Amino acid sequence: MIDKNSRIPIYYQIAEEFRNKIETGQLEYGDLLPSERELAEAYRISRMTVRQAINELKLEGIIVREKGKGTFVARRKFEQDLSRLTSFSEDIKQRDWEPSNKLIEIKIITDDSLVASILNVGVKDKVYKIKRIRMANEEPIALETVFTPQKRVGELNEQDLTGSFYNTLENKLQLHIAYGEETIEAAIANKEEMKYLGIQQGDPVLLMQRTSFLQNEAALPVEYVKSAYRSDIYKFKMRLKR
Amino acid sequence: MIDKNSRIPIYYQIAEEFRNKIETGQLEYGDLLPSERELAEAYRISRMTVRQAINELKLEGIIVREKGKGTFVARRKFEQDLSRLTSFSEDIKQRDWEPSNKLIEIKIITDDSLVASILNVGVKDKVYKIKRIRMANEEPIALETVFTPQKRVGELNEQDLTGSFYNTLENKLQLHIAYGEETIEAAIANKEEMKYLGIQQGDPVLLMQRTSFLQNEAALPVEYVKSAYRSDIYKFKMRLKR
DNA sequence: CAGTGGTCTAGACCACGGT
DNA sequence: CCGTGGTCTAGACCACTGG
Repeated sequence: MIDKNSRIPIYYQIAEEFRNKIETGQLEYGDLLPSERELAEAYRISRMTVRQAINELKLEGIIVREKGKGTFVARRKFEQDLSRLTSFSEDIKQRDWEPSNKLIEIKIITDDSLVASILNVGVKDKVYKIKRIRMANEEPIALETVFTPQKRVGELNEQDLTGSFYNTLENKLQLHIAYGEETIEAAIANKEEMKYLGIQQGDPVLLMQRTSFLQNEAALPVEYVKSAYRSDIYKFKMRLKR
Repeated sequence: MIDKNSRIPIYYQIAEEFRNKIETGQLEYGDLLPSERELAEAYRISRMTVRQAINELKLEGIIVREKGKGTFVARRKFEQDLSRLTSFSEDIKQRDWEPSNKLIEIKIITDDSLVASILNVGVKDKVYKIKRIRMANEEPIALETVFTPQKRVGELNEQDLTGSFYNTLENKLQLHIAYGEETIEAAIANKEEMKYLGIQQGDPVLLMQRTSFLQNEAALPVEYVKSAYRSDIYKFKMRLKR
């Protein structure tokens, strides 16, 4: 069903409808979709708007178009086409685990010169510091601290931190991320990591640091994350193109 | 210049024109492009056609659009400097260090069922096992063990292992790698790693495992590598696209 | 041949950014 | 306020696939 008066664009509503149909199995691999002209008539919209919807799905790789033949549901993508920037929640879901979180601390800090310089803000600017335990199937996996500048994300509340922070940024705040820079190193767990992750003294952890940059002219950093992952039950995985 | 009667679509001709301008430096990072309406008038085409051209460039990541402001040349093409599969030697050179190696062992093994299954060969097939200390500026960085099936790489000698193994594969053996799958985890150094890397008992190391696949129809694995990296002087770094 | 997706037009209204 | 990109319309002609 389409709501033409919604603030959500029509093409997006239609794309979403087909995403759902494919996800729920109402449409299966190889199925033929209605033609553009049929869809335009059915939804009583212009054919160009239909094309915009269908084009989104094509770019996502979930449908395939063939001139003169029609539009078909594509085979399942071979494991997300290469290594891409993903949030913790997205990553965990890809592994078929169930992500959850426990908020430990959210506060506003200033005068942290390292964080300010990484985020490219003034040392007196307000920066959210958010500490969470990130879990998969109720098991603690990582202790994560996010720094994000208030002047770029506005007011945050606890509700915004119940799931994927990328999801909040991209959908609620309409801040789109272009890319991220990550480093991964190994260390021995400190006391805080031992406590929250339920591991022993001397156990190794993976330390990941990431800075994510916005999709705009200046490519400003919008988050700086430091995470410590339990190494006994978590590995970083990637598929890299040569 | 645009040829409206060409078989090449107008939007493609316009996109190509801007690609060239950016590549040749006529347009630089941050430059503002003409607005859609200006371009439509200049080329005497419809605004929707201009949008199609500009949208191609946006998808390629070479321009950035901002509502109410305009269209700008993006700071970099992410296509090239995304995280790519690199050999140890290539990686070290990128960091402006000088790679070198010390060969510890090269032999042919059989009947290792784990290695055989990863490399997709029979358990009786001959597999090279090559153990090397990999160094940067004469400092040991990693202890690396490569497994590679003889039937895919042919005869190897010590000369082939003085530098980048990827270089040997791709240039001498003309075997081209399509992609690799990597995992990274943390562990406490074992005795062999302590000895060769010059680190202490209880020190953490980064364990990287990689399988590299050939650029052919079957996408056969050509190498399986296990490496232990000193974590005090080495981090994994990547830039990932969202 | 009829139907498909690919391209293109000449308009329109909207939300947003900056003046 | 004006100019920007984002969305949308109701048409049109083309090249291609298949019967």
